[in-house]
Amino acid sequence: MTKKYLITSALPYVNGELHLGHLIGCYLPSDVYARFCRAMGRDVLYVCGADEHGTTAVVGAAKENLPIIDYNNKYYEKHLRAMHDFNLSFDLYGRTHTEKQEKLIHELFSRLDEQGLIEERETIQPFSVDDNMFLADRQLVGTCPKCGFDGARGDQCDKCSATYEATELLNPRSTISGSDRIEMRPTKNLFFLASKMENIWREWLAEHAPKWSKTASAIARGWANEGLRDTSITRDLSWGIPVNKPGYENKVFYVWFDAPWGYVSISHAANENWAQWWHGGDNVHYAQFMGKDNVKFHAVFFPEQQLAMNDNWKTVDMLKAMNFLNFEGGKFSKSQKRGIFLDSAIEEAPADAWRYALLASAPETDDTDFTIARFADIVNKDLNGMLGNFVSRVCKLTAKNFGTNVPAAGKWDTELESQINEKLSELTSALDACEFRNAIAALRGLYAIGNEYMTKMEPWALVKNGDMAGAGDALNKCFQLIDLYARVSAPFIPGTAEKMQNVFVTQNDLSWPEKFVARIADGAEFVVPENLFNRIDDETVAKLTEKYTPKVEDNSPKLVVAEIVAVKDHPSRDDLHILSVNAGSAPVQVVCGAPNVRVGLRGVLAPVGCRLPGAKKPMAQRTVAGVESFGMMCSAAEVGQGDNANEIIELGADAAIGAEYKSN
RNA sequence: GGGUUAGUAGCUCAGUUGGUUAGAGCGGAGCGCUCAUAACGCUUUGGUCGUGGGUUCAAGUCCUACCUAACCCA
Repeated sequence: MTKKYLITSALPYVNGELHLGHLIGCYLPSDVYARFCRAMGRDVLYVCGADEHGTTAVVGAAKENLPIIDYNNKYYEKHLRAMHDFNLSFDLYGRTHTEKQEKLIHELFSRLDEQGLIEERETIQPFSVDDNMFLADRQLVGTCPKCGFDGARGDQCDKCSATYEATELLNPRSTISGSDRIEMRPTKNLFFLASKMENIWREWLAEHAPKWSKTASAIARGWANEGLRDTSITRDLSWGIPVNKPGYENKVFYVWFDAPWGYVSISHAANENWAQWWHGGDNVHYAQFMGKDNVKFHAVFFPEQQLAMNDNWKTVDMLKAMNFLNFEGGKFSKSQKRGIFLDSAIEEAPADAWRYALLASAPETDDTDFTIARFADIVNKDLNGMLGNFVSRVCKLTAKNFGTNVPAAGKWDTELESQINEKLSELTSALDACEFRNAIAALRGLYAIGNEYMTKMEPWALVKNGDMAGAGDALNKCFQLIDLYARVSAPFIPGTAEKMQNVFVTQNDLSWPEKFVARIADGAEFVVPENLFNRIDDETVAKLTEKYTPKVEDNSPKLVVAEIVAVKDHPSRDDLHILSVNAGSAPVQVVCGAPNVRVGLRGVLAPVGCRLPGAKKPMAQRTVAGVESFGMMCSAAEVGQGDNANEIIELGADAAIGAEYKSN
């Protein structure tokens, strides 16, 4: 029986804006692996899809004033287009708001219930009277009880990073309606008793995690040190999979009980024999691909549920977790206009160029910075120079001297053969191990051999010397290499592989080669192809870098060390003082309410235009109770250090006035 | 605040269980070739391995503290 391969790629939120980081984070590696497996003749089921549930969809739809279904359709179409543009070969790119998914989740829930692993518990949750619903943590904002920052979330302050219970938040408001009529009400939720699964899960983890990628097993090991916690798998939301239990009509299942099983329901939609993979035991190899932020769910939450079903579900064999890709020194950000999102990427360069360059830069061991300059280097050197140019020089030289039929082969070159086979076996094992950088290195090594061979054999010189048999033989070998390159490149750059395949009029398949063999017959007809790739010139690099990197990075004033040179009382407010502050140049006037102001104190001044950590807007010149203030003396909390929001920072007398103050 | 990971040549990264002169690709410099897309091949130049302690005959590799970054959790 052929071994079956189950391959899944993390399900993105339906409204997620997909960028190059997502592409290399899971879609591309999983696609390369799936294509490789298929080329090896393995029986592959490869699925992905959109996660349509959860609060992000609700909030997003409300923002665009669309019914959730329409909103999801809109973004789902965008995803489909991107997946198509980049040649991702899913058996199905599905979605989770389906009948199949609902039916499955209901069955699974009942199953858990039967196993005695579901318990009803009562908790106190914020309830918005005007919205007539319970609010999740991120749907609640208010004033931070620690630092007084207004705009803190239900469970955490973005400014001082303090955490607290939702009940402690001051002036709580709903992000949905803005209403401040929030009551703390008791509500019942269903808990999955994961703690009962702890031993089974630990045993499972010990057996499986060592085979995973380093990033994945390290994160999972961290979790093994803590116990498993019982988790609520229901939420007070109107959007999601409804809970199939009386008394829970107004609730839905938590996305992390819902989403991972989307792999199963999408498999079901993709292939009616889905169960052969999902219940196939040791005859199935299951590989999951995801970003590092998703490891917890795939190493803990999903498997503990699968094991709890006690129903022989196939659990992950290879958990491949990627780190994050940064762009030009920072995170991808739509709002900051940093980074290339998939819809624009495909307009700037062909899919295969992105695919190859990203795989060559895959963030496998740590976050990796990706730049346009690097992208151009890789495309120009590897794809254009080594691969594209090789195909071109071989075809053109042959056409000129022999016509468009592959010249006759002479003696088989065993040295060339062993060189190729060595790299080929490196490439095959790298792919089997899901090590993509290593795979690209080996692939590149194969491309290099062709060019080295040309230099060594000098067929153009042989032609000049009248040794047509010798030249023809060398070129014949090169055509065998082109055939090989088409096969080994196919998982990485499928479009280009097809072009290479099309060099030959009688086409061979693109199955994965075990060894370097001559498949191209003497006299086989070929066509000289168009150039496989185009060079990306320096001008384009500069243009693209500028286009996708935020303008004028951050030339706003920095926090500076400043000394208070004078303190006056505020004319109308007892709690405020008017300071004269020396930050190295002319003294500036600052209004300050801190109790510890005094002449001679050296502290931290945030000048006008300075961006404080967590602040949305730069520091503005303001009038405080009728007195102009040109900036602010900062407390520790205001610069993101600790929670003292009351007193301003006091530096020692050795702090250099006017020097930049580093807040972190 | 806790857990985990990472900090190695200008850039992006390798460096198995500690063991002789720390590797690769790109970039830079030089040479060769002219079949080819200003492409290809060869040679070469770059590093007190984040910082400070410590263990050891021996540390990029182990321990500890600190700094920086990222992810998850609280």
